[in-house]
Amino acid sequence: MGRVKVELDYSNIFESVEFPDAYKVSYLANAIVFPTYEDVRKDFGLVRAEYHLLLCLAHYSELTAQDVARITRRPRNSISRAVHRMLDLGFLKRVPDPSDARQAKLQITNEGKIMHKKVSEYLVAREAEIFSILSESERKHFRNLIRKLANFASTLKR
Amino acid sequence: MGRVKVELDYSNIFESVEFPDAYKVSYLANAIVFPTYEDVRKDFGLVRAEYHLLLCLAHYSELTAQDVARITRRPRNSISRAVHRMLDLGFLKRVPDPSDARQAKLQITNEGKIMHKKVSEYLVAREAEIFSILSESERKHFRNLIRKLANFASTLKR
DNA sequence: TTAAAGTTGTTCCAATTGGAACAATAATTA
DNA sequence: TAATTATTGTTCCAATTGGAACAACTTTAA
Repeated sequence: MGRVKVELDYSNIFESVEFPDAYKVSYLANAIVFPTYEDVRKDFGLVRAEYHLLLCLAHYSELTAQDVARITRRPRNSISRAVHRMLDLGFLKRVPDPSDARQAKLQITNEGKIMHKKVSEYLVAREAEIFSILSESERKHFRNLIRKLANFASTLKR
Repeated sequence: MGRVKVELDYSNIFESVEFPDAYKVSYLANAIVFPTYEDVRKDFGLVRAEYHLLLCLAHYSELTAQDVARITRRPRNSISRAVHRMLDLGFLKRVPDPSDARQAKLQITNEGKIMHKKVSEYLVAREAEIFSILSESERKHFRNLIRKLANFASTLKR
């Protein structure tokens, strides 16, 4: 009569935790968001702040480093480091702002756009995979609700 | 006629990004989840893995370090480090497992429970603040949808 | 029964990270 | 106008982080 290994149900805590909504958002971050950044690094050689730069500048034609820091809520020094690397890699270009000598305007290059396309295709596929668990209507609802939360979060002081 | 500083609308990207759902989940993680871990560290002196240990053992009476790694999806070495610190702090106790000498069962102490109560009260308040933007019915829907996503994520290979 | 493969917890190490302080410049106030 | 305050981008540094390798032990396969 051998010992029996009991397999724990690891998802109990989703329901019993004191802050179930925040916990699950956090869980998704740990289970999906971070591993995704990790994959982008492994597969495309870009760390988080670097890809954030690419993403932002693929969607806004001209931004300062500070703008990107605000959009993504990352620290300025991380962005600063990333800017230099992205300039070296030829994914960004930088032009001084004649109206404010402290800052410089950043733009994405064609090479940067190509890289952005590759990475974002990967991320689109990944998104599709994860959200495949929801029906179309559920997904629409979810998008609506998460939009409210994200917009609200964007108003919180940094 | 002075120059005018145009304030960028930083939330455009929420709609224009190629993976809007995943992006907003990721944004919430960066805007809320991480700063929260940071606050817990500053206010309670516990790093992420340490609080995860406390949380897990407040909800399961006995777990191995490996269990906690799986529940939280954190690397084992982070948990291992955290275990030692939590033992030193008196928040956990550890008893060898006679049926498997490789592992040890962890339990939360009374002191650990007190600490957990303090931290989780803080997190409950934080959750309430963030989700206050949703109506009761919206929040119920959101909880339902995020549960599906979290449960699905928990089935993904690690 | 022996050998091979897998698991647990740990240490080590290299890399990333973000806070703090700083110089340069701009905006605000006196 | 002069002095103070704020902002931008940067460098430096200390701390956290997770991957890789490892020893001890258990399970599976031969």
